[in-house]
Amino acid sequence: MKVMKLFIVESPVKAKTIRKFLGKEFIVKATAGHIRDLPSKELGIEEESLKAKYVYVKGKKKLVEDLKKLAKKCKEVYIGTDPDREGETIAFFVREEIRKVNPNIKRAIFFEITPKAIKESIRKAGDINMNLVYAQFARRILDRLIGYKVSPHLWRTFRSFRLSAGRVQSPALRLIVEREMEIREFKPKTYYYVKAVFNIGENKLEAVYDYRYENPSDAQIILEKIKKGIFRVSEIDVKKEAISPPKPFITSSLQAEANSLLGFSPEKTQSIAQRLYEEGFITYPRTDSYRMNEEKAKEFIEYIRKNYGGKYAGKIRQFKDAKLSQGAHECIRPVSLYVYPEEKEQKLLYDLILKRTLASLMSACEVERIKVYIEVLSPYLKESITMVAKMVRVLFKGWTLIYPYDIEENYVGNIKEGDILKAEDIFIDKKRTQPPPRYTEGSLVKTLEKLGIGRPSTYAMLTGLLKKRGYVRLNKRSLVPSDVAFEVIDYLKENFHTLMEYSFTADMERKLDEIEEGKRNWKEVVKEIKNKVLPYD
DNA sequence: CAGTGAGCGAGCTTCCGCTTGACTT
Repeated sequence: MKVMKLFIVESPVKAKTIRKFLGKEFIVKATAGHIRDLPSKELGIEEESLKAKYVYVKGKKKLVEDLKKLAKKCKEVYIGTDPDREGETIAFFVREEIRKVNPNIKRAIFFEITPKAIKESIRKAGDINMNLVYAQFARRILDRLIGYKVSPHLWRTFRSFRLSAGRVQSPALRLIVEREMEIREFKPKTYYYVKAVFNIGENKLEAVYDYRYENPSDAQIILEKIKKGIFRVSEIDVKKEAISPPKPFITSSLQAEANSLLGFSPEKTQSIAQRLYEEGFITYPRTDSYRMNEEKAKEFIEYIRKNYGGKYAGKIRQFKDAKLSQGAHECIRPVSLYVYPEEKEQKLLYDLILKRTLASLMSACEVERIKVYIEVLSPYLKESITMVAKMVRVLFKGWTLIYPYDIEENYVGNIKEGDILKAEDIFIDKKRTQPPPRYTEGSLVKTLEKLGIGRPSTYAMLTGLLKKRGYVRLNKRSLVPSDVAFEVIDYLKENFHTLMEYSFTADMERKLDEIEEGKRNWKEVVKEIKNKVLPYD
């Protein structure tokens, strides 16, 4: 009589946790990602029929054999891989293997790893959703067709192996190259303007006459006239502004913030985050969902109330996910407020995650933006001139109490309409217009995420790939494209312009959605997109 | 007889996304 039950998940860390929740009759195992995939050394797709050849992923053959042996001994098998397109496909391939030895297989779905959610997933376990699997087939096969059919064009054209093109890497490279072109074409302009420093009691207030002169001599003429004037406050404009707290971290924003605040590369951030996750300090680090467990959010808000005061505690709220989010996991947040990592870099990253999580649940920062218009009264001036001073006053810090946010407070005191100001100094200042900045690894990831290009599990690997191909190098923290990159992008734009549209992934994603909803046949979608991207094939 | 060149075939490169631990540098 068989009594044992088998529960299969993707991540070994999750398996360990779930093992604790389920009783002794459960064996919990992990697939560690995909078990079957297209072969890497050949296309693996029969193009007319779109029949694909799937082989075992390296090292997974033995794992599958082990799972089968266990399944044979068990009464029931539950497949609890992630609740998204990739997870459903892993479940599909696992079922294909296991049903040869045990047909009693069910698909269990859960969105958080709590005893309650896991047990419920078992009670409600059902069938595999083939529409999700079909959407994954379409995604996988299109990526393969694009990558393996476009890349050889580059080898031939540039007589250089190892060059590559792909749905993600090529638009990403285009961003970097086009930014570089903007920088090269940028002609800096120097301009001159009149600046004054006024004494307000003990403090100083800077005001400018915002007319940009190309010639310092023109500025000099107006400066002399202004110097002889008197300065009267003609209008004060006060605007209150609430600066909302940031959303909690997801993979892309964590990589971007750790890059700019801690100087960590996305790769480094991911590997530290993975350790924090495995050691139980944070939630799953590869996610595109802002969802936060409600119990935890309440606990965090209570913590804010106790430690910073009730005024700083925000409301419990859920942030909306991006349209393309697959929503399988929570945001990246501490698991508990009462454990802390020891290791130095883990501590730095954990601290950032902790602060960001708390900040996301705090009250808004309130500021006053005050514009002071100062009329220059001078008989030497034909037309009246108005100088402007901008003041910022922080009324309430809110979430900026604990999370870094650039805000320069320069409130110098009360100023009233009609006040006559005393100028301490009036002079000509100059500024140069600045070219746009190069992408950093962090800002690139953020831009890609906005465009819906790439996924949390691959962001960190992207610049590594572009470097390996000789497309970019890292200077300080900026991404600099090579000459080859310019030529390749030119060529791809000329010959594969559909692929090079920044909206390509989002357009494709909409069609994959239709497959998921059962509205379209996956093979039709693949053929349609393939014909657009590879028209001469 | 040494050097040249045409012709042929073998071997190799490439994608994106899911997940670790077992490798080497």
